[in-house]
Amino acid sequence: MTPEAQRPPSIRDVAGRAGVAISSASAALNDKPGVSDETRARILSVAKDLGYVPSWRGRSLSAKRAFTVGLVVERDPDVMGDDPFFGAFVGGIEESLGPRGYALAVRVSRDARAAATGYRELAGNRRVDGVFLNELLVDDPRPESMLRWGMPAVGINPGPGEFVFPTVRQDGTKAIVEALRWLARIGHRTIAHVAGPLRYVHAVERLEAFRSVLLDLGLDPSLVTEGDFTYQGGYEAADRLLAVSPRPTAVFCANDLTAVGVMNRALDLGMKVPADLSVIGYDGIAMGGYTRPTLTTIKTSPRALGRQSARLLLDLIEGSLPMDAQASVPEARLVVRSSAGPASTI
Amino acid sequence: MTPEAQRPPSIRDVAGRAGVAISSASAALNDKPGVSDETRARILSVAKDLGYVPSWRGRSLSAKRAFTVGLVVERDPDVMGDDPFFGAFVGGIEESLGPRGYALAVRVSRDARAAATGYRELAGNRRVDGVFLNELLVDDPRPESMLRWGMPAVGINPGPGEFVFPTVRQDGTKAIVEALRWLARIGHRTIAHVAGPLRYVHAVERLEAFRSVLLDLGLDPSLVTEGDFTYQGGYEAADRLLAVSPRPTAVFCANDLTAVGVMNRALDLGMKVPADLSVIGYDGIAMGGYTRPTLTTIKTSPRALGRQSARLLLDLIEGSLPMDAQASVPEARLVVRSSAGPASTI
DNA sequence: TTGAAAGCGATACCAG
DNA sequence: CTGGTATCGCTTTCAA
Repeated sequence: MTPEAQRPPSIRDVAGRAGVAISSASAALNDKPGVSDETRARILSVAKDLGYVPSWRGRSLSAKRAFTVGLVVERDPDVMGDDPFFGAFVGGIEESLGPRGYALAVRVSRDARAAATGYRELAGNRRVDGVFLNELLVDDPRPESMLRWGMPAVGINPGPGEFVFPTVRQDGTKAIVEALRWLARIGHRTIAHVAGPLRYVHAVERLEAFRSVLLDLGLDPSLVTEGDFTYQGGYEAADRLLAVSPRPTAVFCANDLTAVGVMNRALDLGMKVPADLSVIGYDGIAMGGYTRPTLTTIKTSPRALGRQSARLLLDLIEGSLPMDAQASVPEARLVVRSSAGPASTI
Repeated sequence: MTPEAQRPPSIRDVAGRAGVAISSASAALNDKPGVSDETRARILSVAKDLGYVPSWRGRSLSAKRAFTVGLVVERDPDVMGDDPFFGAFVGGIEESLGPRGYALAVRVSRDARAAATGYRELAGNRRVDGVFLNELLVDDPRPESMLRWGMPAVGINPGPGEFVFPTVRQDGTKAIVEALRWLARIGHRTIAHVAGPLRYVHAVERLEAFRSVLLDLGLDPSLVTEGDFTYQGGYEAADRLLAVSPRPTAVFCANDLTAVGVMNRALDLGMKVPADLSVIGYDGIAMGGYTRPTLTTIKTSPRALGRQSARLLLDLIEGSLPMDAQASVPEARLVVRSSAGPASTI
């Protein structure tokens, strides 16, 4: 890859060819005052002739900024493909990043230890100017450590209460309330929940919402089993739930993948969905519209979440945002499809 | 974000505290010869005390290397989430990148024009040291322009024939042959194909494979309609195919999403799958195992493809790989599930 | 073995 | 308005 590797023109080349000082070239190129119109025009034209593109490395060193933000995803590379959140979230981030000249550095780590290393590298290196804190854990050490490193960050759905960095939230509680109340209204009395791993704040939030609504409705809120946000986890959770008596007639799942797993297990056991078992998911992934029956779910907006959080992060980096800023995207909505409905035996 | 923003220790701080020259510190830190063991030990210990992490910006400028590679994804941010290839591919890339100290910069562009801009920025800027060329088009301009820019690249499944950069391929032809021959063997005589947009080489390759096998089998290879690799595209393609006479009894689709669309349309029309229509997809996405009936498909390995192509790209960047290098990952395999089988009326 | 100094490419300050 | 120069943090000669 070296044959005709002539290095790209630098600002010196431009200045030289235009017969001006480097500083003038810099000012002209950056639309800064202090250069006569005529000189500016000449510099610009030379730059164009040469095909000059400012080196991001030089700029970066000088500006003490990487013009890059980091996203660390803690997930086994093997299941990365099954995660629709990732792509949509990245898509949203890019919408904000691109126009402002920033790039996104992605790091995939298979476990918490590797993820910590990932953050440390990105932050210690100053390879990025800020990071996204996503899928937060209860007592997550990352926010504190980013603060200690002096690394700007934004928290995505950090749960209720204070957070040391700006946050972006999408409330899903109201939609959960609506979904569960609806289930009760159409006759369900035994409603179960397949939670996500309770080390995640979003898993806890959904569980809390479930409990509080059921209590409110005078129903038993204790029919809960912990899944792992995967299809397989849902499939297996279904077996546990369907073994209890009285058997639940409806299940609210912490995410869609789990819900599809539950639904398929029920179907595989010869049950009818929703007649024998109603299933409701959470996320609103496209797949929910492709399964049969189609999945009733609570639809979130990963893309908007990405877009907003990137906006906040850049504002924070550039100093125009207080640390306690809070943003939110429109609440998650209940999307009624066909996996939930009245129980056959009321 | 500025209160106690003391800048992180630089190599000068380390050298100063250790009472040595910067160059000695550099040598010690990089495991280079020219420093006595004793001095080295002292430097290392000071570096540790100070929590020194080499600045990636300085290193980058000096080394004339960004230690970053770029992936440009041409896709509407809205459907990024539906694309399981992206996540898995990125996961694979990271497996090779991380250990070698490189990062991945991702750029999402909604159309070809934006994607071209994306490449130009990454390349012109020298923000990245190399790029992945994925989802190649027939007569794709990107390889040539990367060559012109002197930007290392690798082509992922660039189709048959020469390619100006190293390539990584996963052959799927044999599996397609096997799948179609199997359909014929179990009695299908009218087999259709829902192609991908034919501007993509991989769409053309799959179509060519389809045609050649059907010709070989003495069947009519002309029952082809063009989809767009989406679920909706498949759903609509099904309507077109089911209107022709004689009606096909089996459909091979260019990807899984399309196949699920075709299958669902058939089910929605009250047909039985596979009794009335057999459906075979391509990709092997997890969802194929979640639909009912489960999807028979040809399973590819996006993660392995990512891992291999990143390996090649880094080798190319670091100069240890010829431009005509070719790598491949194990061929795609036919995965028989339940969406395809003997036709009910033979 | 060690240290001094020259880049890398850009920005920013300060004289002229 | 313009040009020179220091600076960012590191690597890499090149002398001592």
